[in-house]
Amino acid sequence: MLDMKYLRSNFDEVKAKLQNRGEDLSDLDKFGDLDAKRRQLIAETEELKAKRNDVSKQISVLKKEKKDAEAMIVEMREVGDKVKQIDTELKQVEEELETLLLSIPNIPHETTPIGESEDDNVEVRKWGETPSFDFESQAHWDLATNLDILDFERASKVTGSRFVFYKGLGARLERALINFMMDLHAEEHGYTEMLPPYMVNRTSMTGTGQLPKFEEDAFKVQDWDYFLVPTAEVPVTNYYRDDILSAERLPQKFVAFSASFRSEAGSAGRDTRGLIRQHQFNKVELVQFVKPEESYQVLEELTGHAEKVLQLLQLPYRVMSMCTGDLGFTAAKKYDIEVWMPSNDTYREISSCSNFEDFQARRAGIRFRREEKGKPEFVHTLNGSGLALGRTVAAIIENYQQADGTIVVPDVLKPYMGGKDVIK
RNA sequence: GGAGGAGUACCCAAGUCCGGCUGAAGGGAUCGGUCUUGAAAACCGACAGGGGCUUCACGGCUCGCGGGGGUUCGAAUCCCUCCUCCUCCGCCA
Repeated sequence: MLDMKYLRSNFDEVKAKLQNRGEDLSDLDKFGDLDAKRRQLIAETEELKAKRNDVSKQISVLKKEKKDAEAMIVEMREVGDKVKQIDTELKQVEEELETLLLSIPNIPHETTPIGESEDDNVEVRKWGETPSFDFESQAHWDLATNLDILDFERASKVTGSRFVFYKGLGARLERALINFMMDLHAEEHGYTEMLPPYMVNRTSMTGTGQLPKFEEDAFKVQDWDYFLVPTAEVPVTNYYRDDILSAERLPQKFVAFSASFRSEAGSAGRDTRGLIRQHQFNKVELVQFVKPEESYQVLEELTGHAEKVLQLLQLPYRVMSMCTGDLGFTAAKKYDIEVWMPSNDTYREISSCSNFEDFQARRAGIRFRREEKGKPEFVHTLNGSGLALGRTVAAIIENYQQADGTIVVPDVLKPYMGGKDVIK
């Protein structure tokens, strides 16, 4: 959510910046009228309330002295009716304004490249050497099915498409990765571990920006106003919803493991095979709450923390800076980390690291105080996958495959795999 | 699922039956001071915060006693509703 006062006094500038996102902004022009109407109604109702408060006090005195106050009571009755009428109108205007503000995306940062689509994303850096196989390489779903470590077919029977069973050393590999990543971020990068709820309420989903605009992307729980989390970002960021943190507690850094559930509405037919696009996948997520002046430095660090995972796993990747047209609703700046995926002969997104500035903090009411008596300010929130587990498993299977269809276990994972060095 | 109880400011806690100088007593904590070589103790003083509107500013006004509604000239106090927590019973990983 944008700052209303900022929007009011910098309307044209904001609109110009939002236009780079290529979204429909026709509603934005309603802001001026709604904002003016709101302030006018507030002035009217508060003036009447001040009068009512004042006269009610006089009535109290008269009553105590056993004097007649009937005329005043009658007059205040009318004032009360008027107040009620204006408040109703005000509430309606405020709801409209709220709806409007919740539907406006974040303002892109000045360093976010301007562009229309993913083709305009900018490569920031590249790491590692892409493997060249002296045999016919296979896709991870074929390798894994042959090794009987992933079972897509039975998952379709048991649940439906875009679900999977991990089995045997496949399950072990996923679990090894979870522990490896959690340990790395908790012990080396200074994050506090967290295991969040897998369902959240509507307020939380609105706080981080999944709602109200993108309800169709989420799984809704029948008969409850709860949603399956699309990412641990939602519960973990909302952990501090409506809180005021003291400055010395910042930054707050959390690494959370959770499953992530996505309806993938609108992706029908894309990545139908393998682990790339599932309705449910595991993810280790990094979340930070920081002072505004630090957030861009922290974005670089946090991205580095995610990259470190790939470096230790010896998986080739590149880092892309998302352009304004591919930024997502909530981010001001976003890096995608893309891992080399041999079956696609290209890099595929495995992590997304974003600085939301105060966009989520304002929606969710997450603030901090620089000094004990200081005015609360909004924190900046950031998060990034560190990493998405399913895609990491896919990348390991494909990049570490051997001619005989077995998979070499990356060195750093061996201790987590009970010393096994090959999946066969 | 059944039966009770409770949510008041950073914490504890009065007030709620009988609506009006309670925009919230009293403790504790915290901060400042006196005393002391220093500290503790004691004593003195400060201590609702937050949102909103308005103002160049000082300030003014408004909302606010778990959330939301209602009754009333006026509600922490009465009514409705939701949420959360606690106790007992049942069920259960």
